[in-house]
Amino acid sequence: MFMARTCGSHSQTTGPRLRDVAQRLFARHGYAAVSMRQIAAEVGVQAGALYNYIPDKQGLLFDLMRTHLEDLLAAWQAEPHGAGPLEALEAFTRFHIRFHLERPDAVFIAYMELRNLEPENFAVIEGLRKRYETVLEDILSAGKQAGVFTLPDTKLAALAVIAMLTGVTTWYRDDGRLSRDRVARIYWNMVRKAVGA
Amino acid sequence: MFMARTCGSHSQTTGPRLRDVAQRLFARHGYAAVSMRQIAAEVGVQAGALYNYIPDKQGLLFDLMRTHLEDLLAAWQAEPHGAGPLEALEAFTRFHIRFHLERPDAVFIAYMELRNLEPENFAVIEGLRKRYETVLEDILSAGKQAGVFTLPDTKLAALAVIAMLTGVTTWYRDDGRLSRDRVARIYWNMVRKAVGA
DNA sequence: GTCTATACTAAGATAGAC
DNA sequence: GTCTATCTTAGTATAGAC
Repeated sequence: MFMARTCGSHSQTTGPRLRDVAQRLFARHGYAAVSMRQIAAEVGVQAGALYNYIPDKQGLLFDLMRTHLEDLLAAWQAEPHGAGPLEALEAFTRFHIRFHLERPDAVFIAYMELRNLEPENFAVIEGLRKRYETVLEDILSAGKQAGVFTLPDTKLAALAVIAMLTGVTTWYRDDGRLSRDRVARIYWNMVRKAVGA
Repeated sequence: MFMARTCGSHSQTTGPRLRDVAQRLFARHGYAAVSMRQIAAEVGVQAGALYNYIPDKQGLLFDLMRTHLEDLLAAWQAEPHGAGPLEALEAFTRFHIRFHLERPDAVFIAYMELRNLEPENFAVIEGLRKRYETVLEDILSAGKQAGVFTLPDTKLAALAVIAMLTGVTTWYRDDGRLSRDRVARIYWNMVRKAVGA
């Protein structure tokens, strides 16, 4: 019977660990401020070994952002929406807060590192972001037509609501005075009133 | 009569230009991604010459952020507030949008580069940010006590409103379909309803 | 798949001439 | 006050041994 070498294969763990570590470091210090050597050190390998899993540093960033946004869109598709626009808006509000509070690092990167994407990669990420904005815009638009929302401008309302909800990630702490559910309830109260429902 | 040398003194222009250039480059590419040589090239001097005006790169970033936030607080002090809480909230909403749209680069840096501040500098900047949040919180608090606002949570409402208003800077374009005034009016409509006024 | 070693480039900051 | 030149450190990425 053999014992595995100390320096043997770790292909089943190094790949995921690399992404986990990079996500945390990019969120904390910024993409440009984090070196491949730092990432490698936290993963527990030498810098050269990382290139068995990624094409380059830019590819790593792009992969993290694309995965996050695709997860976001897929999760909303899987979320039970209510019947009418008011129920759908409440579902969206609670979903957005919950989803974003569960992945603060991925959210941070998706909003802060757009500048560091090369043009082709930027176009892909922007497309995914637009698709998510459209989800909310469609809800608001349907509600306005049905006469349950009063909105001066549907497009701006969508942007305003998303900005307001995403802002939660900048201050929320798990050991703070409010639970996630309580925060979601308070924000839903403000969103509902803002759209005139 | 003398003609100034081509390589003569520019002390009255290089200092301000350095800050202008750095602000634009930091906003566009991020603090960590911009080199002193890039900045120097755009200013039109060699890298070494920059150190006649700044202690180091970190000091430059800190100076830009502190100046921006001090300008913000001073500008609000100079702004005519209305009599009651409702008028004050409208004044704050319009002021915040106007002030932020006038300085997109400074705003971007103040929100995105907090991670790149050294601890002592970070503490100063956070203090200034808190002071500005408190401005809005006090308005909301006064309005709630006077019975003109209906708010589930004053603190969260302040954070929500600021996030919503600041979000304008991420999508507004001068050649877009809406003027700044029109945007401010639409946002004031939503803010007013959100606080139950 | 990971290591060691390294090629190559560029960074922040300083010294001394003019 | 700016330039040229340079010190020192560190970055991304690759080559070849194991």
